[in-house]
Order: sequence, then structure tokens, then C-alpha cells
Amino acid sequence: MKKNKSRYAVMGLLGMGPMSGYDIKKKFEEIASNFWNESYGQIYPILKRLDAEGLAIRSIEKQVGKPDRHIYELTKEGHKELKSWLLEPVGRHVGRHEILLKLIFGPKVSVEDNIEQVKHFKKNHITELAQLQFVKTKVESENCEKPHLPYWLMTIRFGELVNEALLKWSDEVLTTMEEMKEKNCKDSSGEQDGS
Amino acid sequence: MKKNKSRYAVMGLLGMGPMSGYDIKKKFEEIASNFWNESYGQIYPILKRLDAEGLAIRSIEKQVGKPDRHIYELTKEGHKELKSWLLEPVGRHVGRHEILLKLIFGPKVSVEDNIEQVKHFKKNHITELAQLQFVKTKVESENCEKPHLPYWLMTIRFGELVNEALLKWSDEVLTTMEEMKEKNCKDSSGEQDGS
DNA sequence: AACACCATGTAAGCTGTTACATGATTAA
DNA sequence: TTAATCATGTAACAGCTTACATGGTGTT
Repeated sequence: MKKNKSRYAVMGLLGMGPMSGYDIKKKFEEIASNFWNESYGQIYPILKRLDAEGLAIRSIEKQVGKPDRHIYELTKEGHKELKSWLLEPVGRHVGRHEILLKLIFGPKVSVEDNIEQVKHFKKNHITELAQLQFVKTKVESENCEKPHLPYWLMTIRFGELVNEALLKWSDEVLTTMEEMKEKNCKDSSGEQDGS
Repeated sequence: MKKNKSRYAVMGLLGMGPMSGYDIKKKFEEIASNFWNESYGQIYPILKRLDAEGLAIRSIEKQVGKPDRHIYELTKEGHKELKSWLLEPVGRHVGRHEILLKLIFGPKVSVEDNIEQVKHFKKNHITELAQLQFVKTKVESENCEKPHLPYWLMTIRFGELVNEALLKWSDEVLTTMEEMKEKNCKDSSGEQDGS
């Protein structure tokens, strides 16, 4: 019954080498921005706890002109715990998609309003696909020949396929909605669902 | 800056007609189980607040041999608020996928372990696709000719396309991993990343 | 006898975001 | 001078899950 994901996310990065809370935030933005983020409000307390529980140890790196860096490193225990989490199969999680919530209540507003909503959704995911291409190019050039490269590319491929599916969905839905609009105009103009 | 999704989820169902907290939970399980769920711990306090804020009114329905039902109905204000939320475009949200977190730390364990993880993931989504077909058939037969049917089907279609994409991804990733396994055996047997 | 369904709700606890506080350095 | 980067952290709040408490009816 382990389930504090943020905790394992932090431990995972620490498993790649010793680093500070600040580094962890940066690293997430660099390699996992499309599927994960952590705030300092989570990171620092987690690091503190890992140290208290003996899963990581802290050392202080002094700098000139800049604040000290608190470097954390996984202990043997820490590595063990991380590995055991890595081997645990992931469970199902319901992906609370706000767009679907709005659509299921769609009849409450006009077809035109629903079309606007989906068009906006589609635009968002086109942007996301483009961003993914950017990240991909960057990751590929900066990590060529590194053993983790194929794994990192798999996470990007995930985003590509999901976003492509969402674009396909948007188009299908928009077509259906346009048909509904036409039908509505023909056989019953002026009617509206609601209150 | 409105963002309490559960609140709007509850209001959305109330917008379809007066109902109790118990009904709301049931309804979510019936029509939105693949992308949404709410616990009583959320529903009841929300209903209480909606009543206090004048967005819904409560009436009590007495029953024999069963507990009373507290029926909530949206007020004019409630309908207004719901509509305005429905028109607000949805923002981007990062979908914290645990499988990707585990994969990005993949080099920490063996390729075989990663393969197991992905196989398990694939199995989960095959099951989900099957469940979706079940829901689809049920929804179609119980709601034929109802104006909300096309909207409900769109939410199911979303699940279908996303799950199909995830299966495709699983297959691609498994192929890549099998290749990595073979390469590993050939040019450097016995090496392992980690502590 | 045990369990599931009906139906309400609360309390504790975990997870997560946002805003704030500090303070030096460097670039536009 | 304004803002960004470096770097640490905390406090307040918001969101959500889980477990519990109550208690009658009906089914296996």
C-alpha cells in the first residue's frame, strides 16, 4: 500500500545521482515536463523526510556569492526502496478529464457552445504536440548514446500517441456536432434544453 | 479562477434533475465511471455548501422502511453558475502517469523488469477497453433517442481512442525493449545500472 | 449468521498548489 | 532599474480518499 508518488518521483531522480531540491525541480522540467511536475512545497519536505528516515543523506556544498546547496544522496536503503517501487505494477487510475465532464453536461448549453469548447481543446493539444517535438529534439541531441535515451524517448512517444488520439477524437466529435447543428435547425428551431 | 471540479461535477448532475447525494454517486458510476468518480466525503459537504450559498435547495422525501432522502435541486442562480462554468474553456493539465515515471527511471532495473511493467500496463488497458464496450452497449440501449445520447457516446469514444493509443504504445515499447535485451546479451553480459 | 443495499454524514489524514520570506548576483 | 537566476524553505489553504458511525430491510 505504498502510494506517495511524489516521494518516489523525488527518489527516482536521486537514484540518477546526488542532487539538490533545486536540481530536482529543474530536472523534472527538463525531462518530464509533459507528464510530471513537482513544486518546491512538495520537494523540500520530502527531502527532509527521506533524510530523517535514513533513505537519503544530506551534505552541504558551499558556494561563493550563491546560497549553499543541500545535496541529497540515496542510501543503500533508499536504493532498495526505490527499486522495489519500480518493480511494483502500476494500478489503474481514472483520469479526471474536465473536457469530458463538460461534454456529458453538453445538452445544458447550445451545440455551438460545445463546438467552441472542443475547438479550444483541439488547439491546446496541437500546441502540446508541437512542444513535444521541441522536447524530443532537445533530448535526442543532448543525450545521444546515453543508456537512458531510449527510455526517455518512450515517454515522449507516449505523449505523441495520446495527443494524436485526442486530435482524432476532436475531429470526430466536431463532425458529429456539426451534424447535430444542422438537424436542430431543420426540425425544431428555437428549442433549448436546461432549467 | 474557478477550479473546484468536484463542485461543478455535482452541479452538473443536479442540472439534469433534482437528486440526492446517494443518487449522484450512483449516476457517476453509471455514466462516467471511465473518467470520473466522486466519494461521499466530497459529495455531501458540497451539497451542504451549495444549499448554504443559495445555488441549490434541499427538500426531504420521506420513505417507509428506508432512510429519508435529501433531494437537492438547482436554483436559478445555480443553473446560471453551472452554465458559466460549462462555457469556460478547459485549461491544460499534466496527466501524472505513473507508468511514465517508472519508465524514465527504467535504467535503474533490468530490461526484463521494464518489459513486465509494460506488459502489465497493456493488460490493464485491454481490460479497460472491454469494460468500455460494456458501458457503451448499456448506455446505447438504455438511452436510445434521448438527446444526451450522442454526448455520452462522445465520452466513451474518447476512452476508446485513448486506450487504443496506449495499446499501440505498449506494443511499440515492448518491441524496442526486446531489441535492447538482445543487444545487451551480445555486447556486454552481466552489466547493470544502479547503486 | 453474514452480507449487501439503502441513505446519511463526519473526521482524520494525505496530497498538492500558491504565496510568501530571504538575499546575493548578473544581465537587459 | 527591473527582472531573472540561484537556492532554501514554510504556512495556509484546497482537494480528495478512507475509514468510521448509524440503523433498518432484504437476501443467501
